[in-house]
Amino acid sequence: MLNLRFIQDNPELVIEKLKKKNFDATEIVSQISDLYKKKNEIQSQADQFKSEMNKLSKEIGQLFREGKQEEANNAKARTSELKENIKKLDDDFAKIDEQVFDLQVQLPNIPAEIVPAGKTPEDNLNIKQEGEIPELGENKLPHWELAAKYDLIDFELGVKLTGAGFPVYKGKGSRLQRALINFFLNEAEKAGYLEIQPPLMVNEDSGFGTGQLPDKEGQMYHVTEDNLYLIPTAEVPVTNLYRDVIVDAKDLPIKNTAYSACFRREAGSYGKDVRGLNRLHQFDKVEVVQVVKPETSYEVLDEMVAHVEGLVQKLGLPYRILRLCGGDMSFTSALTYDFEVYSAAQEKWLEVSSVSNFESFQANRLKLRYRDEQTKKPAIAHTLNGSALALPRILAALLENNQTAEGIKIPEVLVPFCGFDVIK
RNA sequence: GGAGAGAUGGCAGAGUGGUCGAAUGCGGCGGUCUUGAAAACCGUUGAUCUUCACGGAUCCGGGGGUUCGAAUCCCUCUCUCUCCGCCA
Repeated sequence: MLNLRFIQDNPELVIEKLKKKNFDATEIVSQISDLYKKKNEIQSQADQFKSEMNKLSKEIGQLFREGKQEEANNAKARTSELKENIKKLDDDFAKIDEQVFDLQVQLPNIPAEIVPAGKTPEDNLNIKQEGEIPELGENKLPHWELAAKYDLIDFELGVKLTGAGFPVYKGKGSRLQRALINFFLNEAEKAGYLEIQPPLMVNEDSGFGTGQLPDKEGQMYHVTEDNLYLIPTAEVPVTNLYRDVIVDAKDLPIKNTAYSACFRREAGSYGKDVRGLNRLHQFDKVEVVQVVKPETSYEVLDEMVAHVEGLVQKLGLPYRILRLCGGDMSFTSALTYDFEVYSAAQEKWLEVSSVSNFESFQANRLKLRYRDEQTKKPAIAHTLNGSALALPRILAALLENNQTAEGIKIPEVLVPFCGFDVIK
């Protein structure tokens, strides 16, 4: 959420910058501006009345204590008008405050200067591509067929138990999942991240803090009986650890990592691209989250991108890094880098990580602040996160790219974790 | 699931209608002392909105009510704890 004061002080800037996200903020910004002025007028008026009221109440108390009943009762008579005025102003204030808030949450985050203009994924900027794309020959199989051939994943069983998008991993498939999770967590710990095991369900406040709520509840599974949401990513509980917190500047940066199952309804997705592991309702992911001082957040973003790059390199997967264009970025992000790995049998790039700087957008919602060393005053922190990494598409690419006549070769870095170097 | 208790500042904990943004202790910060540190002593120490500033307003779990006046009384919701039951 953008800071109200900032919107008020820089209306033109906000409108101009949001154009890059293909968002016309003109109407909302002007409404906010009007309401904000009205809000302030009401507040200062109400504050005056309240001030008077407070003074009067004290006087009345004093008179009673002095036993001056009559004078006190006279004074009382004057309060009713004040009370009425205050009530009316408070009601108006609450109404306008709510209106402003409703408008405020509709504004997406301002994209960073270097975000490319554009509307669709085609407009994303390919900033790097590395790794060799394997030649698999005629007999190559897509991962869903490999999964069946080697009995690693049973998609039909998942349908029986739950529905499409809830695969059942078996044997070496299951072992491989576990190996990937451990590998990713270990790498994150080596990079200085503290491991967290968060709850898999969160309340509404948490959903709001990271930007899933309001308006995007359709993407999450909702446990209606208890009004809880299944997390779409560990970003939600982990970032919300710092909701309503003022951290010491000396404790920054905060670096957390978490493995979690992730649940996404993926409402609206259909047809192509959802085969096999490409798009699931439940999947596993290791996430990294940082809370940092504002002046360091872009440096930290680069650091996180480098971390994720190290992972795909160690797994030996061909990858590319995209700087997302304004139209493809999330509502909450200021700058996002996507990682895609090449899945050689499907012959397509699969997104496996998204690393973003949210600047103060989430922190504003979270009321996540740090105490500035100089001023000793609370200041809004910056938050970042990234997948490091999401498992299913990594697994898909590993299976497809490493298939040979002798079986599927396992990357060396995973062997200590899974205990085999080939799936036959 | 049943019964009871409770929610106050970073923490512990007092306050049960006015002088309470809130005692006290711990912690934090600054200082005195010290070669340095510890101890001791002194001082200081919440957030938000608003104002150029002085100042003003709001906040004692959330919402509503009573009252001239609410941390304190009433209603309601949420959450936490204890005991019992069930249970990985």
